[in-house]
Amino acid sequence: MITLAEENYLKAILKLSKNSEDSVSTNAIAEELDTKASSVTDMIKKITDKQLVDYVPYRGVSLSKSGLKKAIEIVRKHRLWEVFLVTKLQFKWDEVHDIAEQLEHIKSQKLVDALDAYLGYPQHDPHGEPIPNKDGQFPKSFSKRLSELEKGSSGQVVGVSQDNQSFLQYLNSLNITLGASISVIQKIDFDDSLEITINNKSAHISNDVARNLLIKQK
Amino acid sequence: MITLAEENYLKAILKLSKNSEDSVSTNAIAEELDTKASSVTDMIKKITDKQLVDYVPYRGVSLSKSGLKKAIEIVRKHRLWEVFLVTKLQFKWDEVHDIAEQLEHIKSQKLVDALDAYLGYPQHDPHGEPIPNKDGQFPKSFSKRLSELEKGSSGQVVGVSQDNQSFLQYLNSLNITLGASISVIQKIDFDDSLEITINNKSAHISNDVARNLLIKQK
DNA sequence: TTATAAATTTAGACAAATCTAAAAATTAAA
DNA sequence: TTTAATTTTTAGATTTGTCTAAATTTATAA
Ligand SMILES: [Mn+2]
Ligand SMILES: [Mn+2]
Ligand SMILES: [Mn+2]
Ligand SMILES: [Mn+2]
Repeated sequence: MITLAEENYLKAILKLSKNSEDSVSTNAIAEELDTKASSVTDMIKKITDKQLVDYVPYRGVSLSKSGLKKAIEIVRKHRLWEVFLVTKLQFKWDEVHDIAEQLEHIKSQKLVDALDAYLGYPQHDPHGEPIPNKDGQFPKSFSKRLSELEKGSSGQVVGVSQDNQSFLQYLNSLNITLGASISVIQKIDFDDSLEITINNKSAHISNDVARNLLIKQK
Repeated sequence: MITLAEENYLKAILKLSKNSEDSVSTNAIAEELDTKASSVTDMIKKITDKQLVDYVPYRGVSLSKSGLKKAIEIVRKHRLWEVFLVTKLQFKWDEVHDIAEQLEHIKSQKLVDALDAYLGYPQHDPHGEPIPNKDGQFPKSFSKRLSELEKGSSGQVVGVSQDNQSFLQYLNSLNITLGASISVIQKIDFDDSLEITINNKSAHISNDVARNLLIKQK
């Protein structure tokens, strides 16, 4: 049996590893889960024993095949529940993440499948984040990070790569929603911040924000 | 903060106390939760410290006002989720209890309220069990236990007072569903079992089963 | 009313998950 | 290539929830 805490570690490791190959540092996991490095080391040993990760002391961890599968399942559940909350229960996109953090740990394969069907097999959650299918495959995406666009180019917001409440509420205050049109007016070298227009209204955003906005160009 | 284990103890105590006054024995709780009496004593001390129950050593526990409120909230969540699973996700009535045991611990008042509204403020769960409203009030019921009916009397099944899978699957095998018509043909004194008809087909059931079937007489 | 049985609590231990402080290993700097 | 800084691991504790075995209290029976 895999515990709730173990599931959260697997999810954190998946989030932190771009390529499922490369290994993740103890400190990075500690920061992601808001815990101490020593706690991370303890837990890594446990999930190593369960063969959920590969671990080389002082060198970091990476997900094993079964660990990756498990982590993707949790992400799938998290995002399906977010869709449920928004499309069926009328929650706002900035209200669903914390509840999904709880719901993602409910154990029932039949429930996940039934929920998926009930929602119409959605490919993206309310934040434009991709939902892996039953086999763990993510839908292909053709988006770029806003921070990577050239000056003068433009497109539509199709997703965010972070869905915590404070970030989403900041986006709300800028009227940045899924589907909004954004153009890059100016790139400031000094701090990599951007002058942009959102549906033709101008604004200035930090690189930190731009990095987490996914844009699809026409 | 109230933990998941504490919630389960409160729920068990509520279930075991007919009148919210009378106190529940350590052994009864241990049996209900499939744990040891010594574990129960340990936990009782913890929830006593949190003023969720009143406890007299060797004499048993009863729910305090706040403990009762909390216990009813959990029952409310459990039964609302059961309704969701059956009416929206097409689960059978014998498949929902175990999943609801998990879902009842999800913490979000807004979620419970939204779910309640989404389901149309149901008063009974898929097993005919009453769902307390937001204020903790249970809907009035006019049913009797089948075991209390006289020979010759009859009525319709409006609920069960137990919803574990094995019991419900046994009812399925007898074609006892909500709405089924039942008549008492004979009461056997020896073991209090009953000869009955279910939609005019005869069957023999134990007192243990009859006690958990709720009947509404015409 | 005393002895026996049953129920309950206490004592001591353990696994899970976490922490702080200290030691060890790795990386970066001089 | 040493030394210093950073990262990571280990040692030792703590909290929660559970267990077994033993002691205590209450209930029952002779
Ligand atoms: Mn989320
Ligand atoms: Mn999301
Ligand atoms: Mn149930
Ligand atoms: Mn039920």
